[in-house]
Amino acid sequence: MNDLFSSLSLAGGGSKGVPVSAALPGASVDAVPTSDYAPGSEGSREAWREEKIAAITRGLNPDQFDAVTHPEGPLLVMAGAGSGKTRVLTRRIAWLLATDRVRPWEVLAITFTNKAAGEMRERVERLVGNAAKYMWVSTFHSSCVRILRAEAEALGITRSFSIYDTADSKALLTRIIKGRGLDPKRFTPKGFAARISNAKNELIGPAAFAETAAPDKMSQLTAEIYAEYQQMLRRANAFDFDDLIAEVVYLWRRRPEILAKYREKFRHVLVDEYQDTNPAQYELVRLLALPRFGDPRLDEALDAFPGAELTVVGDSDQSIYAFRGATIRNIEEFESDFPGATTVYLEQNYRSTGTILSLANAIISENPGRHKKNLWTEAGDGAKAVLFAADSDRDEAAFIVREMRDLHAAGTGWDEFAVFYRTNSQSRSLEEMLTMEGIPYRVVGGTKFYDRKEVKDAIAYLTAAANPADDGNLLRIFNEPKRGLGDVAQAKIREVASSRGVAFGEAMREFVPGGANSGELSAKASAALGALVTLLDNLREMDSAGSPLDEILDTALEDSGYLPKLRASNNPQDDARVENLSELHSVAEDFSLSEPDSRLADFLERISLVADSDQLPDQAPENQPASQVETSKPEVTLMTVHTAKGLEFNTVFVTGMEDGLFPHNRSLDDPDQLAEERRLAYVAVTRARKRLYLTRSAARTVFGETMYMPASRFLNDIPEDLVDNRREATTMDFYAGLASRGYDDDLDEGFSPSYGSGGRSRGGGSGGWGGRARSGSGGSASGGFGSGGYRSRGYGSSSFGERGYSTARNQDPHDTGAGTFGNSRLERLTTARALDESEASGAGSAKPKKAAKAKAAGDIPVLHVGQKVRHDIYGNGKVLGLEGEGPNTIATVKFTSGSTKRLLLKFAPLNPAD
DNA sequence: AAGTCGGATGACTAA
DNA sequence: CATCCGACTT
Repeated sequence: MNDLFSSLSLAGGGSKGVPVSAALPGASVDAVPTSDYAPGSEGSREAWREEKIAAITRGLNPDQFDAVTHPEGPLLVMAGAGSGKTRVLTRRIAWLLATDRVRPWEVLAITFTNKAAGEMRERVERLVGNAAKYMWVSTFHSSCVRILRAEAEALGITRSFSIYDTADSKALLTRIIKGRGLDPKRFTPKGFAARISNAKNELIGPAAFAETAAPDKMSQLTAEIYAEYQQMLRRANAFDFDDLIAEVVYLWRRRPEILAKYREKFRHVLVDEYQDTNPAQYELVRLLALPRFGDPRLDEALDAFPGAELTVVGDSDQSIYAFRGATIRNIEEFESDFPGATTVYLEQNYRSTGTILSLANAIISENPGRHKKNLWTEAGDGAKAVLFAADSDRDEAAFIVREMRDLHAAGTGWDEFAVFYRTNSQSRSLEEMLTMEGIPYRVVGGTKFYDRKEVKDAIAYLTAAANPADDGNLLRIFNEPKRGLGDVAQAKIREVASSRGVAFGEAMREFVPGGANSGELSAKASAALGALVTLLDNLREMDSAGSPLDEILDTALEDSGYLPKLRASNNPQDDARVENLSELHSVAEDFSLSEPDSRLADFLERISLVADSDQLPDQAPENQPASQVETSKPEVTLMTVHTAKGLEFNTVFVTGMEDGLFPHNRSLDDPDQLAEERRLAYVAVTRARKRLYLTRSAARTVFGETMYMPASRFLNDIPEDLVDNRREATTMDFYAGLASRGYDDDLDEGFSPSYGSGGRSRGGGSGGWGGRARSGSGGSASGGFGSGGYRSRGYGSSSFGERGYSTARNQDPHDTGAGTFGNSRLERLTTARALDESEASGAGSAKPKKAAKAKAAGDIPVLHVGQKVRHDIYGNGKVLGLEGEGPNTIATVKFTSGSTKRLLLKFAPLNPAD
């Protein structure tokens, strides 16, 4: 035992040593699966174990060491950005396992994304071996689905329940609203969805909601709709995202003996990103980890089941999910929530340069009421951060692309770059510019694959088959593709369903040919209905017979006529849809291959719970350069700041640093929301290892209108010595640009002092400044986005107006307040060059909508008429004709199957056959 | 029942 | 700008 501890101390180099009182618990050594320990190998079992423990604590700093080897009692790890949080978490799990404090199947580790879960499992495995496979490492939602499925009987639901995403919930709410004869324009599904979601996140059920609802009409209506919504969900054997957590909590509270089972199982619970937990998730953790609740009913039932050990890791400065119910309170009150808790602070940053860290600190330290932290680094200052103020979003993109090209030429890999933005819509101009320049990139998140209509439709077929009670998904595909079942048919079936109190899918059967109510429909409609019922039954049979998922999917799409209809279409958009469905086919195939025993419900669960960041390639662990582990081709990464959390890149561009965008409009008048925006900015800049760019644009097009945007107030907080302000270099261009463009008239208007009324002192950021209340010359105060910056036609009212003419030539680098028409020269130059290069590379004027789906220019086959080709889906064929040029070429191909198709080469998986 | 047209309306972030 | 929904037509 002493040897064990001395080896720990040495390896860890911890100045504080190891508490001697940390006796190992009584768990038997032999109880741990030891698949990696070969009994016949040299050395004793004990030596092998010591070796392993030494490896686990090797290279940790003293604080990390303390966190990893904390013996018992609730532990809070306050882990600043880049302080080795994941490392501590994985090593702690490994240490708990290696020291027999816990057995693998007794570990519940909750991470933020599936990808993080996978990585964690893998890294723990590397340290302690295969036993790690038995741990539960997953997201809150995945864990809860697993529990709900296991407890389906107690819940009175079937294991193949549906999981409704936000769109499904809204569709259901729309039906409810319309069913009550309310106007969905005045009573928007979105509004109710938000209120219901908030309630669920705070564990307020329909009954409690009704009790506490204010007497006004809207609150009362919401209470009613909430109740009906919940009833419809249960009848459909469905849960929405928020239910997944809340229903587990309700179940555990209602049935303490079931909770006891899980308390017996999970002896150690670890939660990553604890600052992003909402009240429901907090309660879930509490139910597992708190010894006593002061509720006799619970305490009695749990008497023999002491709570789990608890480790939570988080950083209150990185709390960015308040909008989905997360509350920073959970991490702030940890010590009083869990008596006897220990807090370890990790403050040494291993990720970023001193400059980046100082800049991050400067931004976050402006947040009021913040628990001060002292993040530091041993790394040198590194490069200064670069600020750039562009004229337009195009100009902004052009600048970014130009910088990337320069750095790439100097040896930086494409995968070392990331571009972040506040809102998904900002990706567009970036994508266009990257495509024009032929730079490989990937957009993470955004219009998600699973949100596309055709993919949702396909999944709706499968869901309707897996869960016969699910009216929502059945209605979605009821007349999709068009099969002659319109409103009338639907209304008749619905009437039978509601009068008899059965599911729509059940009532439907009475209308098929030969059914009791078949006479109610036309023979044609009845026949179509019969075909649909037969199809769904077939799919169910295939599922219970264990058919591969991709075959079930194919049957659904072929027999329904969905795919044939798309194939027959001449619309190139439909070709893209076919591509998406073939991608879905691959997903199903892969899933079936990797999980041979899986059935529809498993597949549907998986695809309902994927996160945006799950699609990212693995990042380099610890200090390896990304290029060494990257297997796919290097690409620039584009994503929102939210998605970027937890990731890191050598060079980071944070775009849209404008008041009204970042911080976003909707946060400007609420100090709490503004603080969250600031944390978001903090998250963004702390992703950077070596180089950081902060860019903004003086003008942005929103809903087709040009809006002028003032600089983000966050930029004002950055000390000038950290910054290389590129805009200053072009100040002279500013005058030249204006003069040469002859904006004299506009100048008068734009610089008119009448706009300067907003007199805002520097760094004051006293809200209301971002043009919220202001409407410019063209400002229609028409709600929506119209309140950010302000709308305008022409150049008249740039943000210069805000600060007066003098600021425009203020040499103070803090002055980021002005737009810079002066950069127009740069814009012209970069644009010209971009066009030249794209033409040279043959990319032409390709204007991808979703370039992520399009092939890169090099992958597009060169075809000639008469050539034999092969299509991934349609098989072999022959080119009959070609229209257009480059990636937009449309080839007419006659396939051996008999069909003739027009295919857009950019999208079609069409290659020359050899 | 299905297709076409035009007006209204809308995008912050997400499992 | 772009999508969605309802009214209108076929």
